Amino acid sequence: MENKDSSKGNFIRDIIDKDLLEGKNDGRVHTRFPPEPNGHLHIGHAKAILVNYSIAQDYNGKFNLRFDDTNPIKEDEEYVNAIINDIKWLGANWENRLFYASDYFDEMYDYAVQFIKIGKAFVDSQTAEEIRETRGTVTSPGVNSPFRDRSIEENLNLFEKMKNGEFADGTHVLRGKIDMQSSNMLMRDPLMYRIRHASHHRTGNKWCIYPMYDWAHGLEDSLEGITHSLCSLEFQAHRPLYDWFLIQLGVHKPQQIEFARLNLNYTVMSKRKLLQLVEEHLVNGWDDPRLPTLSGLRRRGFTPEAIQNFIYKVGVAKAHSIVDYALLEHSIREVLNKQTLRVMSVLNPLKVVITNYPVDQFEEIDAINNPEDPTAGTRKVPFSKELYIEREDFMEDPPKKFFRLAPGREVRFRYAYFITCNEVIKDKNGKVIELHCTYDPASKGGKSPDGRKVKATLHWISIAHAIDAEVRLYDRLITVPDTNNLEEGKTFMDFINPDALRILHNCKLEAHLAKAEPGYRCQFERLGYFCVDPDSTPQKPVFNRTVTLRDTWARMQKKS
RNA sequence: UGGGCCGUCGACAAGCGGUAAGUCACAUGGUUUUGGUCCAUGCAUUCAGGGGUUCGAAUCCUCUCGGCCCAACCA
Repeated sequence: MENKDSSKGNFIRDIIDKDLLEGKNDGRVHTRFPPEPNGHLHIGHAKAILVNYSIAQDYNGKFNLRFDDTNPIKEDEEYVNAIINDIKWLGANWENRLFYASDYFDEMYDYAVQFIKIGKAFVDSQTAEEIRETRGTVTSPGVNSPFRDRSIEENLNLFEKMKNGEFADGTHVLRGKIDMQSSNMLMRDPLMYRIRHASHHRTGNKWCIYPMYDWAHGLEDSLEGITHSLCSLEFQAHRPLYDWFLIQLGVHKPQQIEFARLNLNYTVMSKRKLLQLVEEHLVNGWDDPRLPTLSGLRRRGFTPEAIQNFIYKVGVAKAHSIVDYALLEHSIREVLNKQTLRVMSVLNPLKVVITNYPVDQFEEIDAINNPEDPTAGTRKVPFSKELYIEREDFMEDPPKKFFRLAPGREVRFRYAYFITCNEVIKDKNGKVIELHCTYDPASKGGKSPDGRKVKATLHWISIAHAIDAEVRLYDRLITVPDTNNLEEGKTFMDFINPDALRILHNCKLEAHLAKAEPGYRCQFERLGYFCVDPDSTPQKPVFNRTVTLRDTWARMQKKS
């Protein structure tokens, strides 16, 4: 992980430093990531995972993965496998500490019985509507349930019958007995158990009552010996309740600390929106490279290291924020620039004929694999009379700052020769279909023996030696920065970028790329970083563009 | 509106009473056989606003303004 430097301050580390100084928890640090297996992980989860994990690591502590599977009707095994897979890939290591809330159902039940016995919980037989109505509002107090003063014996008896399946869903709940007047809504006799005759993906039909979040979560943390329970801001109001339950029980009480979740502009992160995109087939599944899901980013070509670096750069604080997508792009370019081999690929081919080059001649040109890494060596690239260049690299009537090929202009073909454009061939419609050029044999290797300068170096590929490929170009999913702040009557669906995916066929690649395995990453010189998609085969290679290179020329064009 | 939390450069974010770090973005210049990379420089006299305490305040007190969260038998 970039920057083992744990000196980068954040308020959570300050708290932990202080705890350690005071000798709390016998000097232990133990964190956890507790996803509910009801959806797929996205870059926002990566923050939660990585702050918990990196803190455990930096303090020589432990990190647990725990599935918070307390609601069987929303959860599924499919999600647990996907989540495990994503977290492993991300690089967080829970060693042998993979747990499930459902592992603790027996203990939670026993604690609940104990809770009833100390008079802190009661069985409420009001309907859901009655409970809602008597809870009051944020500005007005609630009123006590008529069942609040049931005897301990009656509560014990009823709760056991709840467990034994003698009641229908919704007929009874177990509630903590706190204060219906509390200014904190969560303290108004919170629900601890509800009846749910539903099969659980791990416990099957053993249970028909399931614990609610507030009762379950603190106990899970406590049972696992978690010291610092790091979660997102929306749980701040839950903390008094989290503490209250554990204090009544007299068990180990971890410290809950909340931080702001990650938001990224020009995309969507909510479970609901992601699900809608997938279900309405606006994207091709959870691993669609347009999505900010971990599986999508992986398929797009992101590396775990880039995501780790990104999360590190984002930092941890309590202020709500929306991070600029450009920071994510920078993070992936930074690692790919160092690691990735360069290759010359032409996405949008324009034929070039070198008129003074012998018809059946070809030569092997030496090309550098990675200028950032001398140990990456060189390779041979075939050069011949007929080549392709990028259509965008030629303009018949170029504007002032256009340095590339134009009639009468000389440029360098990278690693090969200086080339001059002499003639432009067009079809009946006036579309340029071919360029006739000449080369300067003295400029072999792309050098100019006479000190002649050219303003551009173009990539190219020999027609006879190139392979065809499909290339998928990606752009931002959403056209506006923040879908949580839209004008009246609009939803995020109104701002989906139709050009977020552009598929190019007949792209021309260096032949050795046919053998590249899915997941292989490289740089197409001057175009960006690309990786081989799982759809790819040696007969029909498919590449995804992870991210473009920074492009000063494109920016200049956009401005004017 | 009751309660809780938050407001430091365009975006993140350090800062913890001693005179505004860093990163991204942006701009300019240099290097360059990728208009990439790299290098250099610039980019908050000011910390939501007002008042107060202090020799000294982004940091402490106070009021005001703005934003977010809480009224699922979700997590």
